[in-house]
Amino acid sequence: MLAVSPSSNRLLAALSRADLGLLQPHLKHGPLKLRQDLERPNRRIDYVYFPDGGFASVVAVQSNNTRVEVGLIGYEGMTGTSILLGSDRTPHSTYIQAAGQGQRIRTLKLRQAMEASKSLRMLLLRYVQVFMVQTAHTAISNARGRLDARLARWILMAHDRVRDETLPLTHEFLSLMLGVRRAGVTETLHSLESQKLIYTGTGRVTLRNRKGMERAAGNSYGTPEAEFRRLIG
Amino acid sequence: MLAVSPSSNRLLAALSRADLGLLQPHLKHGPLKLRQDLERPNRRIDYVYFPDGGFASVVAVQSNNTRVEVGLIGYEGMTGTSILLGSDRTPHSTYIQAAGQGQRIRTLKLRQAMEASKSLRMLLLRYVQVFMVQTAHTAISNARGRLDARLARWILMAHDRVRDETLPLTHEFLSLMLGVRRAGVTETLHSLESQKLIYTGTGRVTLRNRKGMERAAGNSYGTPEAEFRRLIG
DNA sequence: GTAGCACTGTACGATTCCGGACAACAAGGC
DNA sequence: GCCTTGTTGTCCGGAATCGTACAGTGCTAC
Repeated sequence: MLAVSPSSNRLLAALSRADLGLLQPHLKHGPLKLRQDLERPNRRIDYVYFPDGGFASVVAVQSNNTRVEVGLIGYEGMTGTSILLGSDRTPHSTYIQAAGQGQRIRTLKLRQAMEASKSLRMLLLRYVQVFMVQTAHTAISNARGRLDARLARWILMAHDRVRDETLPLTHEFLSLMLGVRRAGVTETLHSLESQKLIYTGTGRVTLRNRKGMERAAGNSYGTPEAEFRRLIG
Repeated sequence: MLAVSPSSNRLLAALSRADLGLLQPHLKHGPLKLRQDLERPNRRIDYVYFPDGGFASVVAVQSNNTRVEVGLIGYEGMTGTSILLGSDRTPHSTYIQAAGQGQRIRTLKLRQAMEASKSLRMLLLRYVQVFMVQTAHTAISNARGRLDARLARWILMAHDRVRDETLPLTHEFLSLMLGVRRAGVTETLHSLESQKLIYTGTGRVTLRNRKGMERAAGNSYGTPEAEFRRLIG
């Protein structure tokens, strides 16, 4: 058994030594591969993941198979919020969008640890609050934001989690995430590039001017991030 | 002290006798007036409400004051999900959209009851899961749905909660909820009316053909409702 | 080094929705 | 019954985005 050690996942890092000790024996570190499914719609969730690099997308699925991303989870968070809320499944889909690594734990073990420690439970539930705010702001952004602002917001959120200027993304994937045309993404990326906010290349987007990007995102970026700082640290 | 009695709020009704007994002494029944603020952005939440008629809207607010509804709460649910998640406030705004009545409880008392009973806690958290799915589907609907589908979805959700064919709503309010032009709402309502799905009149919309309305909503309606049935009953 | 394939650039008309304006109408207060 | 005020009906040009199509480009596997 390894010694209790902090993780680069910010939720795990925010845990008290005792709470981390509850989880530690059941955490297993491993790779998170591109496109790996972490949760499938309406199927039992077996593992909960705490990424420490890369990120996963939570995608809402309509019955006609229309898909749109509703949330993004990286080293600041965890998958499996429905587990925390007492459901063993969710109608959403969650999969890795940018490869990385992370800890995982069996849902049963997580549930046991949450019962054993109120402080652990409260921390994780505060993250659920953060995630709800993120989803809500995705909703407002989808309703009112122009494509350039939505795209800027998405790139900023991805950048926060990948912690690298270069994001490995195709226009096709961006269009799926935002629920818009692929061609629209291409055009809008050109627009952002001509404003010197990003560089683009095949299968990648490189952030060049973060401040400018935040300006381009308008008011669509920031509230969930502030909520994270307030509630987690 | 009144005897423990069931409520027409479905969450309260789903509680065990013992759990209801924990809340009952602190619940106070009263009117929920049109436009009454139940939660203000980033202000301490003092009371949590269990409506048994009418409904409240949860509205996400951007820093530039752009607003869009992200959720709708009636007799099937409760306000104050952030309280359940260990936060005493939220960046969102919650207020009554259709007047009614409901129970309210001080947040402190609710917290104490949740600590005292795991089953109570779990039931309320399952409702949070339902609400998250609702918000996620608002996001997908905002991203991909045409206005007629979004409007149909909204009217169906309001109808579910008001349990009356006639909804007291102005076009102006609908436009605020959906984040679109008021004139766009007028035109789209006419379209739904010409399809004999609704009647309209000043300050009201009457549902005429519910099945047809569900068809008009396309795939945007139903998933959160199914999640409610699965998790609450 | 080249074939294949995924990705990107660009074009087109069509459609949806916007922003703004203004007139007509309905309902409640006096 | 009239007036006021909020609500609805309608219009305009214009912007954003769609759906679709196809050609060009650049990686990768052989």
